[in-house]
Amino acid sequence: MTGQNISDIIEAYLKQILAEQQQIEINRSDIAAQFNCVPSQINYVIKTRFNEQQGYWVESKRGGGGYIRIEKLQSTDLDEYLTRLLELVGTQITEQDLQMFLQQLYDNQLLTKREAQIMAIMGEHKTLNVSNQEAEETLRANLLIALLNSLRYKRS
Amino acid sequence: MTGQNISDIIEAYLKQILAEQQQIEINRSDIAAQFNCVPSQINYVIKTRFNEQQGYWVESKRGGGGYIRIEKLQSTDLDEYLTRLLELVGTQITEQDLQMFLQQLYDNQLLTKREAQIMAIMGEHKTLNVSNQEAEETLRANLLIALLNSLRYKRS
DNA sequence: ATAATAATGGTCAATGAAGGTCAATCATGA
DNA sequence: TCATGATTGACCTTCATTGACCATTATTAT
Repeated sequence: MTGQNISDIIEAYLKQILAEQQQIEINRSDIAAQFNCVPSQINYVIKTRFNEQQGYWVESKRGGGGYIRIEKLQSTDLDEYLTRLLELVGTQITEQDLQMFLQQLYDNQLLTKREAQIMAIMGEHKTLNVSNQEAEETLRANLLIALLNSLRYKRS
Repeated sequence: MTGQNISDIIEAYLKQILAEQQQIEINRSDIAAQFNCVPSQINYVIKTRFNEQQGYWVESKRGGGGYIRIEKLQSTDLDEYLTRLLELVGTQITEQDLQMFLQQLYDNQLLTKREAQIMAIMGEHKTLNVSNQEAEETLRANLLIALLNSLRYKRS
């Protein structure tokens, strides 16, 4: 894309490096200075162009010697399948629904038995322990969505 | 390695020794001199990177011939070990605390790398997505407690 | 023995060095 | 015009570094 705005240019710059490097560690203010913009614009670029949906994993540390690390994730061949499952989840699910999803994932060898068991326990009513049922089901959905997203990509 | 700050470097140095030795006894001012920092920075490193949540036990003695001894705890009896961790959790924990626990469980081969990663994602702020910070930390603690309990009873 | 002194390590609050958030504003294309 | 995305900056949170002052233990002088 023809980068007319700085965000596109920074995006292109980072992706060019990531095309060869798979992982990059930057100093926020250095990059900002290099592209003559405010530091928070780097956060904007990362949030809009390097999120998990787009196959990137970002970690950072504050304080002296701080950094922002962007890692390119490798998409699995089950990406499509998982995307389909993700669409099925919705914003709330019950404990039984979660069970079915986990069974699916286990059957398709995307989760080991133990992983599925752990996830089941995480989604149990007594584990979440929230008073409101709506909130509980939303939370359970969040957990499942996060799981599915994490399975879409492999960290190297 | 990412350590561009002295604390990370000292941490790496000590852990490298502990990888072979299980216990190390240092002289605070010597180490400080060796890494060109003030003595109290050693305390900082120990407090933030060698605490009990991370599987270390620290003892020290003042006065002439004083020392700081760092011991890497090994899990002898599993039940006892998990019980100890459970006591450390408390009712609320931060994301970094969770990281420490998971790292330790992985180090002690109670979780696979993937299991630890999944759990880390479950405990992320953006996964839980609750407005109230207290509630978030309580919830995170609930997840970890449920995990620890499941490890305790389900010995497969 | 006791008292001073030297040799350690411990604590804590101030400061510095990153990165994070959010809401206001600006720009652009449909 | 209006909706969406980009830009900016004030303010916040987290982590690291430093140093003044404190507490404990060992050694030495009386």
